[in-house]
Amino acid sequence: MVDTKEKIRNAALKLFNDQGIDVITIRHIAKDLDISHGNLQYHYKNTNDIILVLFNELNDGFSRVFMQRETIQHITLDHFRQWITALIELIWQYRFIFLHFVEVTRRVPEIKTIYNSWDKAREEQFLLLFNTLIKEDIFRNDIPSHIWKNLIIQQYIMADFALSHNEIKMHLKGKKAVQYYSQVLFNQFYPYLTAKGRRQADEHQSAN
Amino acid sequence: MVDTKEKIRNAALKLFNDQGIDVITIRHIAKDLDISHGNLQYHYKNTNDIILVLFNELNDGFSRVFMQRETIQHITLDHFRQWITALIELIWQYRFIFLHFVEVTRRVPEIKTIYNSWDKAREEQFLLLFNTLIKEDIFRNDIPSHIWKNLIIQQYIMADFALSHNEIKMHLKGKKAVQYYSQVLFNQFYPYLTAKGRRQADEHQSAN
DNA sequence: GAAAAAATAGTACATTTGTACTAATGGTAG
DNA sequence: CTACCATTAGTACAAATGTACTATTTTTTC
Repeated sequence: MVDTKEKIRNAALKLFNDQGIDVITIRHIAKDLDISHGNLQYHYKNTNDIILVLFNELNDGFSRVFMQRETIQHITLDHFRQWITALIELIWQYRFIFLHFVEVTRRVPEIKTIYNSWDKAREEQFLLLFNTLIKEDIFRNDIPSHIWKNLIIQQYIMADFALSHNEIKMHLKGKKAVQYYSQVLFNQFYPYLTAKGRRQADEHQSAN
Repeated sequence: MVDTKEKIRNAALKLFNDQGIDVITIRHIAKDLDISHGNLQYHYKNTNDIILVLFNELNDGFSRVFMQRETIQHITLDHFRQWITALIELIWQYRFIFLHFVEVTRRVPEIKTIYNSWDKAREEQFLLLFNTLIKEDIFRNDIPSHIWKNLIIQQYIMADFALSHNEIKMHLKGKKAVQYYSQVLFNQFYPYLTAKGRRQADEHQSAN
């Protein structure tokens, strides 16, 4: 009936998110679920296996969010903002990966490979998006291309490690964290806006 | 003659930087130094003690870099760039702290307290710097204050986690990493520059 | 309903780790 | 010289962990 594998993944996700990957073992997860660790081991050999599966779930989530954006034709700043929020929501859900990114990639090297395989596609998507917004006179047209590329790297770092910053400094939970860091990420684009773009951004600001 | 405590700190720093804090124990460090772990324990009770001491070293380094900047009167973009490089150099030296920031603060809670105690002072320093650069017509004067504050948060996240990004994506070592990420951090300010500021930035660019 | 496969519980053991402790050595102040 | 303190080496042990394995129960399949 109930999918044990799924129950294991859910329990592991919760424990990893709350306590980190270094302190949680197969035995902890088994205890949390009131099953034997022998049983858990039958489904997933060790925590690294679970981490990889959860990472792939995250991966699928990202694909969905990226797809979603592609279908929108006439993009507005508000679409863009909502899209950022969707990304941060997903990152919040699987936050243990980002809170322990270096450890995760050291313990499960495949994750690094998978993560880096997105790269080119994501960069192109971003550049396309920027170009669209430039054409719509929302983004400035006097920014050299190496700065746009820099902005993409900046976006990666900010998105991937925003919640680490939260963990150390802000200690926001759930929706509040998502809202706060979505805003931080969105605000990064402010100086790239044209007068028209700024008006659009301010409208939303005063609407809240 | 030779300070054993210092030798221990150096060995620990090297091992932490290379292999991470979760895999390195008192015994590993002792083995690396060819001393007994009983002896090492006499100097530092456990790895967390060493981590805290190393963090305080980093802290002193930051203080020095910040002081240094305060003494400069007429600030140019190039000073600013050099200052960023000095920060990233220091971060590189103690990179294990940033590569495992969340773990570090969970294992040694004092670190979180110390880190957050800088906050107000650093924010004021940044705002002062921005204002100076605005007055010198290098930074734009049409940016609202909440965006400047946002930029400070952005700077924290970018500086603290740039090397995590390197670890996962770029795999640059030493000077190359420092140079690359200093540039990334510096480029963040490009859209905040006035025409005069851009000219200054381009000069440096073409000088290289 | 019997045979086969899947799932679960539990045991066993080598290894690592944190921690406390004892013993030996070496330098040094009086 | 010797008594004292700092330093070093090494031992001991409980707890946790990764891993492999066996035995039992449950479910599925024909």
